[in-house]
Amino acid sequence: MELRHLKYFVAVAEELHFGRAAEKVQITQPVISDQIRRLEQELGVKLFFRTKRTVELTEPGKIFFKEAKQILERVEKAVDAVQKADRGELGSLMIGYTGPALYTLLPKIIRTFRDRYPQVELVLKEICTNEQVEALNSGNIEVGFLHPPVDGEFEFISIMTEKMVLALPEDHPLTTFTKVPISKLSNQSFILFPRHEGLSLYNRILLMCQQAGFAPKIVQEVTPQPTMIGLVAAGIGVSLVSESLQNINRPGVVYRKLDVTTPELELVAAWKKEKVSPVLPKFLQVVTEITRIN
Amino acid sequence: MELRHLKYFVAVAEELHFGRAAEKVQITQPVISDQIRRLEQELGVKLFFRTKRTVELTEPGKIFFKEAKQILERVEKAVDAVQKADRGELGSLMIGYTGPALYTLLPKIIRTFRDRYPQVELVLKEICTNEQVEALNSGNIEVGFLHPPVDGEFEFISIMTEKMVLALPEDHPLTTFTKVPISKLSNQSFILFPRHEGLSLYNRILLMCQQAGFAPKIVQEVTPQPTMIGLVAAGIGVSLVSESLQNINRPGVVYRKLDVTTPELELVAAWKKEKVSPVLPKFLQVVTEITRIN
DNA sequence: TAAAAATACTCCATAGGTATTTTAT
DNA sequence: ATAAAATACCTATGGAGTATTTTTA
Repeated sequence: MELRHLKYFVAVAEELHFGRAAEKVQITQPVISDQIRRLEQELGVKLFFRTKRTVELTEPGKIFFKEAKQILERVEKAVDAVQKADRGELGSLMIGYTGPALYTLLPKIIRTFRDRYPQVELVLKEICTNEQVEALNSGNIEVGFLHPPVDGEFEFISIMTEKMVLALPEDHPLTTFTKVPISKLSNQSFILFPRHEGLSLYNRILLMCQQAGFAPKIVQEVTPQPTMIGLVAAGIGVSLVSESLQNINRPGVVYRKLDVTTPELELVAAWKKEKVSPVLPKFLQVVTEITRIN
Repeated sequence: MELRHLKYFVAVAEELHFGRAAEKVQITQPVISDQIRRLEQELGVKLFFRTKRTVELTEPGKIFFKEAKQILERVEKAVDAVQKADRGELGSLMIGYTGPALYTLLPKIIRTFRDRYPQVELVLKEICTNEQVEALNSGNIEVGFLHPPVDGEFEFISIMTEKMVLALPEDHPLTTFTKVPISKLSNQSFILFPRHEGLSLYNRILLMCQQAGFAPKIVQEVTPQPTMIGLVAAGIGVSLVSESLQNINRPGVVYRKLDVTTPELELVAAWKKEKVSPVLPKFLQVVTEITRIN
């Protein structure tokens, strides 16, 4: 039995007339007669009562009619689905992102993509840069929002580059400076993110301090950033955070630039060039758009 | 696209190996290669990443895999259903019955059939003998439990023949007789069923009275029978009912035979011989069984 | 180098066409 | 008499087979 048989059978069942059914499915009447006969033979079931003048469904025929119609509908839906999937309009996409990415364009990108491709399921996972590299390599995620530099063969779209700013409790003496001299930080208690969460940036921050002639006194290593500035607000110490974090209005915390060039935190979308799913290019298209107009 | 393509595709998707897939569906490997190629071409979608050594589903391929498997399952179910329907094990049966049939073997027949063929839906309609004849002719019901004689070409199974008994209020003077002489009924008020509900029986009751030398004084024509004996219990009059009605224990009512031969009420299952659905023979089989053992 | 997919080709079953017959209304 | 299904017969597409080549892990 093939779909052809179902198609012809449904046509006859709908028309109750072999000639018109043949017309409907664009073949000739004897073919319909023959194919229905073969179908009945294979099923071992009489589907129609028929004389040379009248055609009528048998009871088993009525049952099969319902089933056959639904099957043909499902086939159409399947074809449609696979073609949509091929165009990247249906399916799923695993996305990795770091904590800081949340305070940038990422939410807007996600929202725009969701609106444009509602049949694509976006699976978002917050993981640090290093683990995203592994996930990209293993195929656990298809695209990552992470911070260079990274090892490996990836493609990139740069989303934005941010400077670091000093987060201070609002009653801290250093708030009097517009640009805080770095030397003033030598005796401050620092709240930073854990070293393994961003090895490169961590080292660059240490280097900056070193060049200013001191080693920072780190009293807490925590994540995510809202927790860091929470500790700042509580007076535990000062912190260096990405400037986009100022988007969150946190009472009790003020931000100041430093008088030296701070390490920069670049956010990129990264993916492996091989075996990209059809969804990915559509997603990257949105990434490019949103990045350019902002 | 034909079911064959789906079958081969599912085999390859499951095995991820053209050779083993070919073995699974009992054809040779080059055929699989060819058919998958044609399928991909027709859909316009690449379903597998493949080198000469490895086979892997693409994202659209994964979507199509799910769909194809479900479609093949549905096809199997459809074939099973139509064959069950052909054996009369699945489908529906419209059954007509008269009120009196309810107090006989009908409930047991229905229960037995339901237990044996749970996938057959029984549609029961209470309609009088005359209307059942029409319904059988028009195909509104396939089998009827009714009371002969009837006009038309039907097949019959006789379920039972019942005599009529006299229903009296428990405090009625005639209850003193074991067999009530028919002459004593000449001045009684009668409660009968409406004439059109059972023309033949009605006339035979009238004839019986006529032969005893009187015309019955009919004060109420009502249906169904429980209502009739309700009126008897209320002292409105006496009634003639089928003896199976004694199965319902109605306080305030007693039953007595007459001293003459009463009209008999035969209950039969009737159906048209042409275009019987496969369910009907199974049902009639149960009717025969239950009738014989009781 | 060996396993596995693709290619080349051959064959034949059957889908589908045309012409005609049969039959019920 | 006629509409409509069935039958008879023909053609050719393409499904399935065998043998071989190509490729990559």
